[in-house]
Amino acid sequence: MIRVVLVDDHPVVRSGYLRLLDQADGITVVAEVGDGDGGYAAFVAEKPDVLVTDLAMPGGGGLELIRRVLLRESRARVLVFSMHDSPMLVRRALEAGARGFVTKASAPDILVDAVRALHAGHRYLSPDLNPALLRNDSEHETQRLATLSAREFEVFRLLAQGHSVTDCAQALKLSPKTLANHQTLIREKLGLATSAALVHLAIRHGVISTSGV
Amino acid sequence: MIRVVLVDDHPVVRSGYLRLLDQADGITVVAEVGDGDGGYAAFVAEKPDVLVTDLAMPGGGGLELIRRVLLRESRARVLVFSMHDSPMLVRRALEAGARGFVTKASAPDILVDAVRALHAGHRYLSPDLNPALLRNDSEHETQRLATLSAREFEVFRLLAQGHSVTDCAQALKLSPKTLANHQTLIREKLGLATSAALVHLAIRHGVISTSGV
DNA sequence: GCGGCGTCGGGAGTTTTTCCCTGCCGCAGC
DNA sequence: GCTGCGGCAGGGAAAAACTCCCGACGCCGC
Repeated sequence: MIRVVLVDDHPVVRSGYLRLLDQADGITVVAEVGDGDGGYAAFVAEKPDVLVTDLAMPGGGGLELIRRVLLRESRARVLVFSMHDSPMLVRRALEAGARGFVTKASAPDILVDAVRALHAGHRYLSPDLNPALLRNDSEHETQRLATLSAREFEVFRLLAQGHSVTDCAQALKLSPKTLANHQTLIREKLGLATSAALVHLAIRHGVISTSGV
Repeated sequence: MIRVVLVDDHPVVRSGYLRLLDQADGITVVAEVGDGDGGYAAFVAEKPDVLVTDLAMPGGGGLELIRRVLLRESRARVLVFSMHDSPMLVRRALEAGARGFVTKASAPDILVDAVRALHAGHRYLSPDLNPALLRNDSEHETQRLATLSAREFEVFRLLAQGHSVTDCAQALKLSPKTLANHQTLIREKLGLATSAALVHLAIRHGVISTSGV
């Protein structure tokens, strides 16, 4: 049984696709709430396999909900079920960590399919959305990685391995100042906020090995 | 005759200590290669008594080579001959299964001594390295992890996932100040210099999943 | 009640990072 | 040759982050 939590601020709409999901084979809705805060609480309480949420909502809004949920459980599967479908909205939802995006204009089965897909660990976009939006992530990262110069890449690797700025500077025989400057540029090029995120990216792309140095 | 395979991505450097080893009594170099993949192939083909390898290399990197070699032949004797000597690097190499670690800053005889020591079944560290590194610290890490309070552990997890200090603070509804203080304490308790190292430790201990975030 | 401990945060001082700007190559094109 | 461009190395000042020290509160066990 795939356990699902529904978040949508429109009770009528919500109860509509609640039934749709609940009647589908292997899916059970364990909670339904009407705002972001409630959605977070329900997520914490129920630990569902999939969280289905609208974006436009009181109590923080859908994007905020997605972020909070992922902060708590980074492997959470969040499916956005939204009326709107602007590419920008979709991208932002995916960037926030949603694994799927289905428009309310879709055929009913689509939602069911999407829930199953997410549960199986896949990503899912409504057929009416541009699949390129999904790709963006990892491929884009590769592109960005490619914009690093040789020197920058070397610094990147060392930093990702866990060495301190001063250590790297010594290793490369550079001023710590220079290394700090490189680091800033690298993070900017890769669009990373923290050096921890840098490590994750490095691992994802095999720049360092998992148990890595 | 102690049969040795050399792996180092710098041909000049490699040929330098190739001669050094080859001219030593009772030692013969049966293969020399420039990357991890080649090193593995050479190991398989030659079954040397001792494998001497650098760490920073194309084709998987030295640690990867060590693991692969040990996977194939768990009794293999691997001696790391590296430019760098950070305790963390040494520890990783030893954890990966290396039996010895010699820095390139060492006197020439040191390398020869090390090869002989490994062949005789001993372990060997450059005299300029802290011998304490030889004992296995992995368990020690677990102990230290246990000294984190519940709150600290939560912060640790979030930081390891790559979230910024301010993000974590918001997620936990704390002042950024408090979080920064926690972070400092955590790093102190775990003996970590950088947040990148924190990520590695978290991954090693399964606190976060590799593909996470 | 009292001391210890975990948690939360303020303040001051220090370190690190950022931002901007300079100088030094090497290289391509006119 | 000159010039422009881009990568690389670092200085200086300002901003941000961190460290260290401290006090406050609640909770528990003695």
